[in-house]
Amino acid sequence: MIDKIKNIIRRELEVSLSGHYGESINVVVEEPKSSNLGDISIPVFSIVKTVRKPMNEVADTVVEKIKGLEVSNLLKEINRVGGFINLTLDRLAFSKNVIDNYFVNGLAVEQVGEGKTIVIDYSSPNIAKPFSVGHLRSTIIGHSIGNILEKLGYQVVRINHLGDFGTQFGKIIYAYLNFGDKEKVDENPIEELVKLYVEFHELAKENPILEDKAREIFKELEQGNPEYQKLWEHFREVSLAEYMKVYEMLNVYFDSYNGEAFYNDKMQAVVDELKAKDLLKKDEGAMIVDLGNDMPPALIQKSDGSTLYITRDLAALFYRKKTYHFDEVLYVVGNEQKLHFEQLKAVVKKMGYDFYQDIHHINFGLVLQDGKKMSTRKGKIVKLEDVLVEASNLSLDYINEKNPCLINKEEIARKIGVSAIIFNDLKNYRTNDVEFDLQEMVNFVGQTGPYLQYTSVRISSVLEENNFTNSELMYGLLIQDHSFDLIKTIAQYEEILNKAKEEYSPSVLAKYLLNLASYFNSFYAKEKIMVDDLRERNTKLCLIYIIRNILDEGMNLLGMQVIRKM
RNA sequence: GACUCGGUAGCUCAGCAGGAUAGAGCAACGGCCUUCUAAGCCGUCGGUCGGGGGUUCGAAUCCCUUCCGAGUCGCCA
Repeated sequence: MIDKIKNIIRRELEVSLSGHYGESINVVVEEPKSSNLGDISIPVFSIVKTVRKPMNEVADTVVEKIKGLEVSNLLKEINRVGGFINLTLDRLAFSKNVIDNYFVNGLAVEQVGEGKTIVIDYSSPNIAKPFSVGHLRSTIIGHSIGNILEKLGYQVVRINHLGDFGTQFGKIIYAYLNFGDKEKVDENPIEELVKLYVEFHELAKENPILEDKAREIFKELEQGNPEYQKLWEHFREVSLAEYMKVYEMLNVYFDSYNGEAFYNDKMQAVVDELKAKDLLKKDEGAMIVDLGNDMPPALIQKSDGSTLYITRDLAALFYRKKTYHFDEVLYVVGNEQKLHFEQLKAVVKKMGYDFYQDIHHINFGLVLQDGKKMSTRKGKIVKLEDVLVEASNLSLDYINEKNPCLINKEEIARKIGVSAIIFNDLKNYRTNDVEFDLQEMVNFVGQTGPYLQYTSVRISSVLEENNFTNSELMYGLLIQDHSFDLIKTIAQYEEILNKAKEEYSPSVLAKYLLNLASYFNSFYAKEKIMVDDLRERNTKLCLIYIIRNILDEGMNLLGMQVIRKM
C-alpha cells in the first residue's frame, strides 16, 4: 500500500510539476533509510537540474503541490531537509486503512497474471543419477516461482524436463552390458548405475574408443534398437521412483514429466524447418546454425547424425508453444548453461519467431564443494535425501531438548528440517554460488526457516483459544514505532510479491518474511497481548492474526511447511 | 585467450534504474524466562563496500582500468 501511495504521489506530482514548469519532469519517490526522517521522501536535486531554478524555490513549489494532492489526507507532516522533502504518514489513518483493508480483502492481491500462461521447466534431474543437492536449487526455486505466479493469477504449467536421453545413456548402457552386475543394479539401481558411470569415465580416460562406442549405442537407441530401449525404460523407471520419494518429501509436484526422450520423434521436424529456412550449415561434419560473431554456433546434429541437447530443447519449446500457448516460458537451470539458452533464443529468433523474447533463463548459482563445481562423473556428490534426513534428525534433537512433550514429534521434526533446507536455499539471491555446508543448512537460529515457523507458532499459540470479534478497534494503539513498523510491513506484502515475480526471485519474499517476523518478535517482547482490556486485546489479536496469515501464506509460497506447534 | 557472473563486518549475505550516519543474521561478549512457546528479545564489539582512476552537488551503486575467485567457450547435458 505504501507503494501505491508512492506511485500516486509520483504520478500526480509529475503531472502538476510538468504543468507548472512547462517541461517534462521526472520525480523520484523513495523511502528514507532511517524511519525517523519520515516514511516517504522526495529528493528534488534532479528536478532542480532540469528546471534550472534555485533549490529553495523548487522545493517550496514541490511542497505546495504535495499539499494539493488527494492522498495528502494520509500524510501528517511535510518536512524539508536540504534537498529532501520528507513526508510522514498519518499513522492513525494509515493503520486503520491497512487493517480495514485486510478484513475486506484478506490477502487477495490484484490478479496481474489473469489470462496469462507461464510454463516453468524446473528440477529436471538426469536419469540414472542420484538426486543431489545440486538439483535442490532448480527444484525449489522453480516450485516457489510457480507458487508466486499462481498467487498473482497466472496459469502455471510445471514441467519436469527429465534428462532421460543423450549420449550419457550410451555410456551407461555400454558400462552395464560390459561390466555391470545385473543383480546389484536391481538391488540398488541408482547407486550402482552411478558407479558404472564413474567407472566408464575412468576407463574412457585411458581408452577414448569407449566414447565412440557410447555414441554409437546412443545413436542406435535413438533409432529404436529394442534391447537398448528396454534397458533405457528400466533405468528411467527406477530413477523416477527414487525421485518421487524426494518430491514427496519436498511437497513438489509437476504437471508433466515429459523428458527429453519424449521429443525424440519431434526433432526431425525442427531439423527440416531449419533446413527449409536455410539456416543449417555443414561444418566439420556436423550440422550447425551459425549465430554470427557474438556467439559460437549451435550444434544441431552430430556428424553421425544423432541429435544434441539444443535440438531436443528446440523441439520441446515448439511443442510447449503449440500445446500450452504460453506467454512466457521459464527455464530454471544453472548459471553454467547460460550460453545454451542464449543460443536457443538466437536460433528461435533466426527462425523468425517473435516469442524468442518470452524465453527466460532463470539461472542460479552452483552448489560448490571446496570452491569447485560438484561432478557426478568424478563421483563427487551429496544426495539430497541424506541432507533432508539429517536436517530432520537434528530438528528432532531440538524438539526433545525444548519441548519433549510435543505430540507428533517426528512429523513436525520432518517439516522443520525440510523447510530449513528449503529456506536456506531461497533466502539468498538465486544467482549467487553457494558453498555446500551442511552445518549452515541445518542451522536453526537467526535468519532461518525455523525462525519463521517459530514466529508463526508463537502467534498461533496466542490465537488458539481466543476467538476475537471484529468489534471496534483501538487503532490508536498501533501508532507507536514497534507497532507501526508492523503495519507498514504488512502493507508491503503485495508489492513484495510483484517484485519477487519481476525478478523471478523468491529471495525477495524470503527476506520480507524475515523482516516481518523480526518486527513481530520485537513487538511480542514489548507488548503483552492477552490484556484484560477487551478492546485493546482485540486490536492486538487482529494485528497478529494478519501477521500470522502473511507468514503462513508466504512460507507456503516458498514451499515450506506451516506448523501450529513446535 | 575470449565471454559471463561474483568480490560489502571474522563467517553467510541485504542494499546496486546514484541520494541523507553502509544494514541483518551467525560467531564473540554482557543482559532478559514465578506473566501469552527464550528455536526469542535487548545491548556491546566489528566495515578506507577488492585496489586505482573518472563522471557529479552526491558513488557500495554508473564508466574505465587492474587484481582475485567461479563458470562457459562445436560433436556432454
